Amino acid sequence: MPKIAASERDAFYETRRTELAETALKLWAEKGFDATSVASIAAAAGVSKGTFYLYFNSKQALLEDVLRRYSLLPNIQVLAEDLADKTLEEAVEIFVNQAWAHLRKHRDLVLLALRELPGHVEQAEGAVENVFIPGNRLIAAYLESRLGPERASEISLVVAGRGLLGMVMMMFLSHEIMGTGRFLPLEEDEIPKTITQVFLHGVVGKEKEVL
Amino acid sequence: MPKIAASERDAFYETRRTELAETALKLWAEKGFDATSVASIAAAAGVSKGTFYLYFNSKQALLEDVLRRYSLLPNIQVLAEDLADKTLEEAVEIFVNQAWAHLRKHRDLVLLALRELPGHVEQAEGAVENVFIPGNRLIAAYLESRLGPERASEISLVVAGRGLLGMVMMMFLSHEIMGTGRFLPLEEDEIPKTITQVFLHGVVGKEKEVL
DNA sequence: TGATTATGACTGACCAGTCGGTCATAATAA
DNA sequence: TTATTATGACCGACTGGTCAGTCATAATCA
Repeated sequence: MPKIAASERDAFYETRRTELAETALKLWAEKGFDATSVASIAAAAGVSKGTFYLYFNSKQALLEDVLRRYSLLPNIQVLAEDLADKTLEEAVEIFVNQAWAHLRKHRDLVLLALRELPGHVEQAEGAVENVFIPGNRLIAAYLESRLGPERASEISLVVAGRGLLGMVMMMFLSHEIMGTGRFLPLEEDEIPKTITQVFLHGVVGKEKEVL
Repeated sequence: MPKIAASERDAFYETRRTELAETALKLWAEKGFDATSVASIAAAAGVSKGTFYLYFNSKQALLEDVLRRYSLLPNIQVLAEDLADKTLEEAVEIFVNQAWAHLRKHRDLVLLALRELPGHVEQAEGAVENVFIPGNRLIAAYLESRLGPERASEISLVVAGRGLLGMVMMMFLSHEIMGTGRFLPLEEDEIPKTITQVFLHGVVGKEKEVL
């Protein structure tokens, strides 16, 4: 159905590439990379297998494009700047909320990455190097700037920051696998709030003594 | 090379099944289920493909056997009993240490489950129903017994417990993917200790005020 | 010898990637 | 306006190869 005047060709090309990438991402998140054939991706996007290969050189190339296309790094950078003038309480809550929302928004990508990265060393290295480590560094540095070096020498703020991400991640995963309601009768925005509380003051809380 | 006196047949049969299951688990954790052929599993276990099918009806049946064989549930039950007479500090530290050690010990199974469970709804349901939820319940109940119902009404102890597991999980994953040394110059047993501290008292710590 | 266990060649299904050919549309010519 | 030519998006049959699972035969037992 292309009504393409010469100048619009590239735009159309990009549109179709995007369609294919989005379709692939959805299918891969459902069934995994290996179990999803190129033919089924093409069919789901409404084109033939031959046409698919006009837009991507290989299935592997499509995977690389998808992972690059939807990288999460930019958001981390932007987020960091927003936290500068906030109190620690606010900052952590904002961060957790953003991370939570982000994971849910990029659900398919996260699930895909979780499943496929261990088997694709190249991309895994890239993801760790470009997203995970810088993000972790940012959090740790921020925490140290607020808590001071003495606290940083008592507990590793890198571990703490990574743990924070772990809490959010686990809530996301159980949310994805089990749905909200099941065994967690909680308003959805209570989840980031609880994580924030625990991360800042622990389960024991501010006043209480350890039993 | 079987030198089997009639009575020992079954024992030998089980031994070989176990060999195959262990070999498969190792290979699957490395390369994934789809990317590991039955022939390569058989070869790595020192038998032919035909022999493999004397011990398992299908590749899928082997996967189910592996996931059943190495289920993590029993350990959770045992662990819970050990914590009864400990202080909260001790209990959490023990739990985190055990969970950490457990993940590392069953590394291959955990990595396999992470990759393959999303695509095997049946087993995934089982894992969630039989391992994850009971474990989460146990932790939450334990926490409430120590912290009292008031604290439980302030923050969700189910979320807190799940978050604790998330912290351990994330440390395990980054440890697996990136190795210990890289960007985390820390004695290995510092990790559970830090997680325990953060979980109990937060990054802010006991005395400090929020900045 | 007769029974059990092991083998690897074989089969059919499937898949990534290729390629010759079609056709609707755009550009040009008359 | 109408006829002719050029373009490139699209298709799907085809190729080379892999893999799960089978089975007739061979090896090894008792």
